[in-house]
Amino acid sequence: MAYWLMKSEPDELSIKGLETLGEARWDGVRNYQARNFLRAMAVGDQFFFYHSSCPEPGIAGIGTIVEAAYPDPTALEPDNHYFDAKASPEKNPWSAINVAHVETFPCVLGLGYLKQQAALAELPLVQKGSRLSVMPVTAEQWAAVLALR
DNA sequence: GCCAACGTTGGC
DNA sequence: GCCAACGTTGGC
Repeated sequence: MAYWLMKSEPDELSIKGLETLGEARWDGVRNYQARNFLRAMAVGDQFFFYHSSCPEPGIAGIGTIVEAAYPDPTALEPDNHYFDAKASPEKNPWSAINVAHVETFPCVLGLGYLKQQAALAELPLVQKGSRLSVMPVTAEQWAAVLALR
């Protein structure tokens, strides 16, 4: 089993929203590096749910992958925010996965707090200029974050 | 709203 | 293949 971190704007989907839904499609990833990580995910993998572009950016909980990567339908919907004119049913470069809620942390682990953790120094999330929205997390980093809950 | 940093586009 | 211009991300 592998560990990941994925960013979501809480206005679109928050950890509470996922908790309410139980399961959700994770779509709209439009970056090749992030997409490649999506495709590397296996059912049963777990991920930290990070809230971005919001008043309190940080890790808000844990989710798990319940369906591995498949073509992202939002790329084919003209009215969708994530529509991609270059995608077609035959050739859709983008991927989506299905996820389920696992745990909502009592408090959000803020970005500033995460940056103070020596054990997380190698995590792309805390590195200057990093905009990657889907990234791998090592077992050591995973344990270090769990200890902060 | 600002702006640093990054990714993508497109002319050459 | 280079690189300038542009668009996007995302914290503050």
